Amino acid sequence: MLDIKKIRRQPDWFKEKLATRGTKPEEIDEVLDLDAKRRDLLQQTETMKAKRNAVSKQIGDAKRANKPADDIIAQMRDLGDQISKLDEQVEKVEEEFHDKMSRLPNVPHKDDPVSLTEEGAIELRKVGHIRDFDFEPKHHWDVGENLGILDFDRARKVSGARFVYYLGLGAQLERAVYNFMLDEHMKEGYTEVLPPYIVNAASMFGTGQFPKFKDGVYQVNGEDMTLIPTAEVPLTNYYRGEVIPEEELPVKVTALTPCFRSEAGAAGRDTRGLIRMHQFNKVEMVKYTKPEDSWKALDSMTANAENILKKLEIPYHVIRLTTGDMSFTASETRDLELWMPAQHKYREVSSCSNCLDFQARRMHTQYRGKDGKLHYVHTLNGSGLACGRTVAAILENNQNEDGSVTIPKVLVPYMHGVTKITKENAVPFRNKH
RNA sequence: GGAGAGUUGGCAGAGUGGUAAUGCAUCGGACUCGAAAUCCGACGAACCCAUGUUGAAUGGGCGCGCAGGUUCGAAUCCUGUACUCUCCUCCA
Repeated sequence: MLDIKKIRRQPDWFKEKLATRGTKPEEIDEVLDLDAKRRDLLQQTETMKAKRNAVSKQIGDAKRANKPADDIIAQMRDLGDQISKLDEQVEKVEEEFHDKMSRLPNVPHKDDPVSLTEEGAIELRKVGHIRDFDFEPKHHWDVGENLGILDFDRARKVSGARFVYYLGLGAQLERAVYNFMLDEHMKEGYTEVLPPYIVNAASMFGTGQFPKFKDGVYQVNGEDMTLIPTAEVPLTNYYRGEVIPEEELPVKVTALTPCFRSEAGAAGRDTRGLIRMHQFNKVEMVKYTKPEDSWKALDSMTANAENILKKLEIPYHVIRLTTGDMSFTASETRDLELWMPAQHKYREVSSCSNCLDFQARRMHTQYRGKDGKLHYVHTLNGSGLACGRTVAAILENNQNEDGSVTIPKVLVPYMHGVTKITKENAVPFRNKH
């Protein structure tokens, strides 16, 4: 949520900034109109209420003194009616105002590449080297299905499209991946959290998914509950409505959770493989910081995500997203994209964002500074990393000509010493004869 | 799922229709070499509006879990609802 007082003061600056994200200038004008209307009505109703309070006091005094007050009470009845009519208008205007305000995206950082599409993203760095295959690398879904560790067909039968069964060493590989990630983040000072996977609408509002992006999520039928599309929601809402003790800042948390997304509007895209699922695991990082610390915190969070890919020896690059491609709440976003040799392109595996006070305003999350005053915290979130896509990248990058997959060195201890997934060791129940 | 009890300021805790006691904590001051104790004073979340300021406030609104209702007036009465606790039921 943006600060209406700032918008009032410099509407043109906001129009210009938000235009780079696809917000029409009229949307700002609407907000300002509603704000003016709201304040006008408030002044009227508050004047009346002040009068009512004063007269009510007189009535109270009269009653206590056993004096008649019927004539004043009759007058006040009329005033009461006027107030409630006015209050109805106020409520209506405020509701509309709030709705429009909560649909305005965050202001992009001044150095964000300006573009309404994803074209124009800046490549910040390229890391690791891309393997030269002396055979035609297979897609990860073929690698996985050939080994028997991924079963999309039966998932389709049991659940539907965009679901998968991992089996045997495939399931273990995913588990190794997220255990490794969590351990790495804990070394960096993040506290591990196991949050709820279902949250209420207030939480979805707090992190910015509601009201604008209701389509993307699974809603529990008839209830005020949503399956989390990312652990960002329960992690960031942890302190919703609270004042964080200053000495606790910065707070750094990490969590492995499944993420549920309806993928409405993505029909036909990435229909095969692990890239775009209705349910996937992700290790998320969330930080709460003081305003002056958030940009450094974004750097270190990005480094924490990169650390995982470096140690897994997966080639990747880091890009800075355009104004039009960033998530609604972000002021700056850096994506990590890992190399998928069969697709011959980079695919997103992490998104690290600084939301400044945008979410904190929605959630009313503050801290009391040394000046004794309350300040909004800054919130950051980043994937560290999406597990399914990481597994996909391992299957593609580490595949061998005979169809086996070499386990990255750092994961071998997590695989109980297994260094390679082969048809023979992949899924024990298939090899019993 | 059923029954009951509860939810008031940072904390504790009064208040059953007349507009939120009190204590602790906090902040300022006095006393003191200093501190504690004591005394005096201030302060009751956040938010919103107006005038003003840009680290100055002042006035008003709102405010007793939340949302409605009754009333001239609601912490107080009514309805719904969330959460907490206890018991029953169920369950991993």
